[in-house]
Amino acid sequence: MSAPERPLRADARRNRESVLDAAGELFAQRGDAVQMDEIAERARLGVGTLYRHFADKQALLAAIIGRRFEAMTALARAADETEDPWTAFETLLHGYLEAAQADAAFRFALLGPEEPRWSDIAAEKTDFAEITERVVRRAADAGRLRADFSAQDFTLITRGAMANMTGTGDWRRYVTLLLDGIRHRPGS
Amino acid sequence: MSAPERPLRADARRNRESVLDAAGELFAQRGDAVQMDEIAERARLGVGTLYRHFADKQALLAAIIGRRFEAMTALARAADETEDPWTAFETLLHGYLEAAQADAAFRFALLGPEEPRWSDIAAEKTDFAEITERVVRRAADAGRLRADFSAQDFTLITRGAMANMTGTGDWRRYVTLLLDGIRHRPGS
DNA sequence: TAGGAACCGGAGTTCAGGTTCATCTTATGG
DNA sequence: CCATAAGATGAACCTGAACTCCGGTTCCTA
Repeated sequence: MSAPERPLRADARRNRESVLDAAGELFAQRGDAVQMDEIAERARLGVGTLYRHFADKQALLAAIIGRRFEAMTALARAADETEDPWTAFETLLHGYLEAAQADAAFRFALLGPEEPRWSDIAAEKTDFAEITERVVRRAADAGRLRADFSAQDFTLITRGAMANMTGTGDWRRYVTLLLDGIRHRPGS
Repeated sequence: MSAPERPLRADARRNRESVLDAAGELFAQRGDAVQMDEIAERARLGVGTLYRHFADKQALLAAIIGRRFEAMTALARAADETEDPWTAFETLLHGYLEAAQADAAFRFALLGPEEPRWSDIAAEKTDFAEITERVVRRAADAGRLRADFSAQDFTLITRGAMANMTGTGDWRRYVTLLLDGIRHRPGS
């Protein structure tokens, strides 16, 4: 399958890192609206160098989003290690949203019309889905989440929150509403 | 201020309508990704004619979104005429979302990063905000919505639902979760 | 029903931004 | 320390899509 794969030359490895760092920061701030030239400039490299390491803009973006999904997976794994099921769920939910808040590229990717491409890529490379599934199930089984709550519902509410991160909306308030429900119940 | 404003020539008026219809339909399907040439073709007109009636693509899009906001306002007004406060609220919420579901341009506009430009335009030209405010307040005062529910919360949940209309998410399920809350309450 | 203002059409222009490639530079193994 | 393959560079190129422009057409009024 794969060729002998001689390791990258030292400068190449360094430059690759620079590109990833620069792109990560810029994409996080402004999504895919950033231009390749900007990334090159911030990385103090020529555009050509970006293209030596990544086939095109999409590939670079994919690398960045992949990174984020890895971080999310670590987060989920950590949450899953919490013993209390509800705390585990809340930790995951808040950690996920906090991270999403800091990363516009991630949000746009998951909210944009090209989904579900990204989730599929994430599923191939990480266990995020499985771990989330487990965390959700634990909370539901423990009777702390409505019994029919599923991992898909996690995606649903997560998308909703992210949609309220651009502009003036207060997404924390939104999460509160979701957790409690907006309809008044005389009992309880 | 305004010039004598001779009325449009018959063909011009007709063509303007064609443009609006074509653009409305295409924008609704695919958001602002549609090209001016496509709109012209569907309207059976030259591109030049589009530009005679609308300064640029943004202006055309604004006209379309304005139309939608007018429809939304009519909807809100109708809901406000329902006597039961909860029914009024539900009618507005579902009507709004059903309409949003059918109009990608509207969704993208409200979810995109250029918000709150659109809401401001809407506020200038329609009473949507005021009427919604009233409907929400009525439901809250009647004790059918959590007491601290505000018109901003309407925007919040509405955005969340629209974010789940692209792709595979089931936004009706999402609304259910919001209305009921996802946390299990032993009491009630 | 003629004159002319208003309007239309769509090939061509412009421009922004992604991508290439001929040439120069540098790391590395011997 | 050299030879050389790997890597870097950025001006030039290409593409696609918004927009312009002017010769031809149509409506309207007197």
